[in-house]
Amino acid sequence: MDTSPHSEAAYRLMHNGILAIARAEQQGLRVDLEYLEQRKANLTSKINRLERKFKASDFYRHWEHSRGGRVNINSNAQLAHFLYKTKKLEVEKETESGQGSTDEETLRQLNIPELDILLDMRKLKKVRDTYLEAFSREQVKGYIHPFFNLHLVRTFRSSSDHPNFQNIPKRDEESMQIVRKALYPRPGHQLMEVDYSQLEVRIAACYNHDQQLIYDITQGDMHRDMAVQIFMLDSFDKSNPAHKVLRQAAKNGFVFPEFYGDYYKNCATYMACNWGKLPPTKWKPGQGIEIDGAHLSDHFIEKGIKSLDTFINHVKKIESDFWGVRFADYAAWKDRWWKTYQKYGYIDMYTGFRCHGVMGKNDCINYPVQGAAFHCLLWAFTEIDRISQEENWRTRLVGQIHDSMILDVHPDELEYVVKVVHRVTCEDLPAHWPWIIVPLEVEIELCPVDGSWAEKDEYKIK
DNA sequence: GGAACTCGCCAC
DNA sequence: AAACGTGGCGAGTTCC
Repeated sequence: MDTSPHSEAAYRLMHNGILAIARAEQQGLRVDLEYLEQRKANLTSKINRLERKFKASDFYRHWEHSRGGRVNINSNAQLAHFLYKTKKLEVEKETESGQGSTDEETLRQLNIPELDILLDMRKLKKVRDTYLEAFSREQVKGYIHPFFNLHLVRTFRSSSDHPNFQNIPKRDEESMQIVRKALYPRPGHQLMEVDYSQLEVRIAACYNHDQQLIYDITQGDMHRDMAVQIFMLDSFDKSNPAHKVLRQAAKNGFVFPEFYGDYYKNCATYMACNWGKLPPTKWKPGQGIEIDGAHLSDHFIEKGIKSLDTFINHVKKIESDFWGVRFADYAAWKDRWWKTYQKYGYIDMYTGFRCHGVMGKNDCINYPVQGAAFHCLLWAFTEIDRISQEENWRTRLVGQIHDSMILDVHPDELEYVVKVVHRVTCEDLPAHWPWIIVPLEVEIELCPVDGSWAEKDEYKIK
């Protein structure tokens, strides 16, 4: 696969975009050096404590004995050998190359308490070595200057490195807090993140013009609808925590994977086992997460779904309804797009980029959506950079994460900056590209003045 | 002693 | 028939 700017406008977007990004790279983000050193030391002592505890266990002694004393507890290859060859445990999951897996999910399922210690160590080491250590290594005079590459990604998204600013922990509360507490604005400033809501889904709708999808974006809630269908709910109560979990499961376990090209079997298994906490076999009463005073297995059994296999079958029917009825126009677009590629050997993005080379069907569907979505962000980023330069803002752009941008804001300029950012992202951009036929929205999060990036909070646009 | 590989895990 | 898209990076390991 090879993608290239195929029009003058596409070239200009890259040219102007790289200049705006270079300016953000030069600005950088402040890191708290004292915090970094303290936190790394603190994590090291926690890791050492866990290591001592692990090494005092019978499990470790057995492992050590089996290797004549030469154990590296960081080596998953050695661990896999010990678990699956020495102890002869059953391999539930294999890696790409056919080795027994030692990923978190697999180790948890083995129900060996010592492995939980190992997993706790893994998590702390990830935070210390991948994030905090990288910030220390890359900082110059207390500022990191992450790079944002426009020329490395197949889909013409961006990537980031030295350090990578686009994979900083967010979902895991503890990791998120530890890492983001290292990042600060300039003295007297505050960090702000402007995030396009559902950008890729909206751009997909611009390609396929599916009326149901457009309805869902503007007025509906497809994740709720799919949760009701998949989990056979009689009603949906958005204040019910269990219903919220099921909506999340439908969103991240079915809707998004289906949009990316996954299929019912993976989706069903992932939803039942990961979100529902059900075993991958026949289900008995009292299993799985709690829902409406009972357990998920009770609920499913009552509805006639008594095992993972029957659930997979159920999700199979939902998938054919999803693509055959609900999003039939979307599905027809996918077929047309694939046929076009097969006939001509390339496909064009709406932003003037051409994808050619060897592509599969999923690639033909995903690349133009992912690429054009990022181009929206890049256009807005470039425009905001231009305005900030012309008007001599003290506020500056400092980074970007595919569908969001990060600014280091001077509090006196906050309201004005929000106004300009909102206008550029939600009004100027759709005016610039007439193929954008759905409304665009942004969410804004703001940190306190002199507060760290861990203290982000929703900011209501006035 | 470095390049290239695997595995696991972080983000969108 | 096939079956999840895009990255970066650390640690271990293997190859040259």
